[in-house]
Amino acid sequence: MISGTNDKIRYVAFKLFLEKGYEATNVRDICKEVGIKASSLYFYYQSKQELFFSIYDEVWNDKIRFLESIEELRQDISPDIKLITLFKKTVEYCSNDLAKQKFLLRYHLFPPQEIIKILREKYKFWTDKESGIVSDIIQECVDKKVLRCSRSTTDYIKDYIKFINFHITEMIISNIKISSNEIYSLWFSFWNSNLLKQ
Amino acid sequence: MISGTNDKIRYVAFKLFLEKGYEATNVRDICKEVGIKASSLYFYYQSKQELFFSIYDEVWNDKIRFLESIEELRQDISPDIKLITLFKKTVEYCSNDLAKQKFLLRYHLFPPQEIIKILREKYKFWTDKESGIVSDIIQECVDKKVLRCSRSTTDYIKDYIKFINFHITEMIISNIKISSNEIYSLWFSFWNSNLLKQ
DNA sequence: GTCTATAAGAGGATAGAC
DNA sequence: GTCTATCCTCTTATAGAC
Repeated sequence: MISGTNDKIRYVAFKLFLEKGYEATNVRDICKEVGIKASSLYFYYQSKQELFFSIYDEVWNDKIRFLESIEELRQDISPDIKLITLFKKTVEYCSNDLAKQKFLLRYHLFPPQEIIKILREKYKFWTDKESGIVSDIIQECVDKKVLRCSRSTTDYIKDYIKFINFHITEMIISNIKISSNEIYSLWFSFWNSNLLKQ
Repeated sequence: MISGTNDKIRYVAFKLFLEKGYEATNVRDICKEVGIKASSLYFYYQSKQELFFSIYDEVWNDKIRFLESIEELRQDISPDIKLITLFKKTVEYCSNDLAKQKFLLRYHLFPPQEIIKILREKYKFWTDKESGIVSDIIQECVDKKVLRCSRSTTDYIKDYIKFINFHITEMIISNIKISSNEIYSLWFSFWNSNLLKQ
């Protein structure tokens, strides 16, 4: 899977950006682990910052493409089933690669001042995409009166995304994966108390 | 409240260590905001590292001293009331100074490699103190058969602390304070489903 | 593509004057 | 206590050889 200098650079850089953080990770350390001299990295990337954002975008892109590729969401099934499917698949996806989610959490919670502006733009770009996916299903729920529209569609979307992120964060921090059984019990508790309440 | 050079140094350093992180915060920046030259800081602290740990310990010490000072925990009342009181008071304390809790979360989740060893020791020292406080009450619950001892005391302690930290983390990340009403509903849901389950 | 060499600057920390 | 001056190291990034 990891072949070629560029792949190695990206692999090592991701690891160090996650563990040590952007500022504390230096080009020499990355290159030392890759097995090249620091100057060689500049053949692949114009700067440390470009390398970072290339990785940051890839992590987000992988996640969004996964969400968009969930077949159930395009099938003609009840939209509330779509909501729980999206929750289940998201938790499973994140469980399989907690490091990537921890990476996203790190740079969301503690953005380096040096790159904070671009980071916020990119964060908005990607979370907007995420919202779009959720938005379509929630809208379907409202249209088909599965959700009774006592609250605004926007509120439903926010609550749903907050619910998912909350449990992903829990997994990252406690480093314990949520089991399939738990997914359903968490979902029904959320569905009953938050989405259906008047 | 903030008078004297040392207080100013600690105030500014805390702010920058929280926002920019340990590595990205440099002595010159701290001193510039304080209004002194970098060399003057070394009159108060031997190193940047010493300054950091002095602040880190103070944040923890304030929290532990607050927990130890809760009167209800020393009174002769039912131990399950003590548990909910400790939860309520902790949430209130953290609500009043989310920045300090975010500081602790930052260095727990993403410890700088340069100081990781000392950080882990100190973290263990302070969380052991925290466990001690909880431990006393849980033991009282088990002794008085308020908790039915279907699980080990250690498990009860872990679950209780995890429960509290989970909600503090939620407040930090969502930046929304938990209301008094919510505290009780969260508590009873936790009490019934986690502590009393067989 | 990868190297050596090096520029240009930022960082932690110290010496010693006042 | 606070300053100026300075040391030494680390860092990003570039120039140009191979």
